[in-house]
Amino acid sequence: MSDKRQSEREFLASYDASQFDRPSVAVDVVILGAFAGALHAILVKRTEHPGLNAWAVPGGFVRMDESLDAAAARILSDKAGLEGVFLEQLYTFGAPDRDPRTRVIAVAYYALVDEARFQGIDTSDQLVAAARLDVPWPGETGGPVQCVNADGEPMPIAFDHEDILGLAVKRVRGRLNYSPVGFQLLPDQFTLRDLQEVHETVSGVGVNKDSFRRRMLASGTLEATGERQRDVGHRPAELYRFIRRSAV
Amino acid sequence: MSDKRQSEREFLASYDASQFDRPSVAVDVVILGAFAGALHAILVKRTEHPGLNAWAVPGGFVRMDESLDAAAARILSDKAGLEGVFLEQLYTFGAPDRDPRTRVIAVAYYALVDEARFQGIDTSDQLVAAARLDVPWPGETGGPVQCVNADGEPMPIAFDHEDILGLAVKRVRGRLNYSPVGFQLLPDQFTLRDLQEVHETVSGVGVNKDSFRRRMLASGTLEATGERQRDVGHRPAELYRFIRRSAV
DNA sequence: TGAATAGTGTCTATAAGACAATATCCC
DNA sequence: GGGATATTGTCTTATAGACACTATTCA
Repeated sequence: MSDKRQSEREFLASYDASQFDRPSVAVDVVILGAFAGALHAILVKRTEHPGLNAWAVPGGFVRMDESLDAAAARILSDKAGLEGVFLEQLYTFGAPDRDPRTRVIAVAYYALVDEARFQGIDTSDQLVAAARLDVPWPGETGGPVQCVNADGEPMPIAFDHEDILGLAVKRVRGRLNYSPVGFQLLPDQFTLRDLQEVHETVSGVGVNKDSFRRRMLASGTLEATGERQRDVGHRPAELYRFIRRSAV
Repeated sequence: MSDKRQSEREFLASYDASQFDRPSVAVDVVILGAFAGALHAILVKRTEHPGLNAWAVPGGFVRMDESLDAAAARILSDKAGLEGVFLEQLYTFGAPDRDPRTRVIAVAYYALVDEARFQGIDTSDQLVAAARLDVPWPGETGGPVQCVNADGEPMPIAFDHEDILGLAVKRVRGRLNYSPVGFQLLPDQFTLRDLQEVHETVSGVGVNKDSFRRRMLASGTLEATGERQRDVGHRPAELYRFIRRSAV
């Protein structure tokens, strides 16, 4: 044991950082959009073993000098070209055999983006694709989710990424109840119906229209812009904007 | 790039697991109890630099062949002698400079135990102590919490562990609203008043007694045992028990 | 004018807060 | 009996769901 009276400086200089085996640490980012009646996620095709040709959540190894949040933001930018979107840590997956190569601990994040940004992600090289999520459980039960491509065909998922996607869905559903998460999935201006559709898409169940309107308007997080929809073939709805809660 | 046509077996055999620098991964476990009108946590005294003589959340490095959950259970058993208690992952802390020795990513867990088990933890060697948590923010605002010892004196906290403790408090407060978390902090049998006191201790605010009783009895998670308190100096209250929800 | 959806008003059912009255134990 | 808390019942208020009705736009 070291001499307790030595200074902290001396101790740090003599510390042997390599004395333990260390796992690899990866950061995976679930990029979620809510539109067309379903949740969607961005997946990347694996071009290497293990799981060659299966689809995975975008990720990468954390660098020694960057925080986990910074690693997630870097992956979001590099793999999807997204900046400044909602990004939050989800869960850390650490089963010893989740990656057959070596011990990899994955810190999962999830990002929420509006439809325009989601659809704007470059998928032209066939190695990045949007997947529609098929959630086989109600409410916040939890569990893996299935992914289908634009043609409705199931997509094979690599590693434990079905579980990561499932947990992201569970988390977003949970946040709906007490947090203005819907705004992250919408553009700056939106109608109350847009907001309701996002809530229904995320939760998977329909809500009462009148009650939803009242609740949202009473929440104090919405602000009418004074503008209205255009060219909609029916009475145009008022456009609203999210107010950042200044007082917490 | 590797030849995509090689088999997965061949690829795994040739994979070089040591090609990247890897951070150390630790698991820290916040052990929480709710009694005497405050939340309490178990802390251990640091006997090494950095943070010599400061107090830290019990933790240890994850082994290469154990899951994160297993590492947390091992730490809970080794440091506090606790088995079979509620244990859940909290958050992963990964700031590059959170430990001055080397890059250490900490996967934080929190455990909830009833008062008898909490008080039963061996603190006789002066290296383990119970801390009363002083939460300086309302509701689920979040932020660091202060720790005071049995004599009411502030305890210096090592690393970013004030933040870990603060996040554990925030998480437990959040779970109160939609999850039977109070039961984890109580023994098998308890009165409605016991349950109310735990809720008030965790949340930091008083609740309406009548409404609380009705809500709990209507929740379907409580079962009357038919037994009553003994030797209490007033009308004894009925004892209840938690029913595990069989149907989800 | 008609189709379609936006937005308002009202009634009812449910849950929460407040408060009073009664019950039951130990001393 | 007195002190203390448990338990029940009722009234009031706030919110959610249901439904009817009016408003506004484009084709």
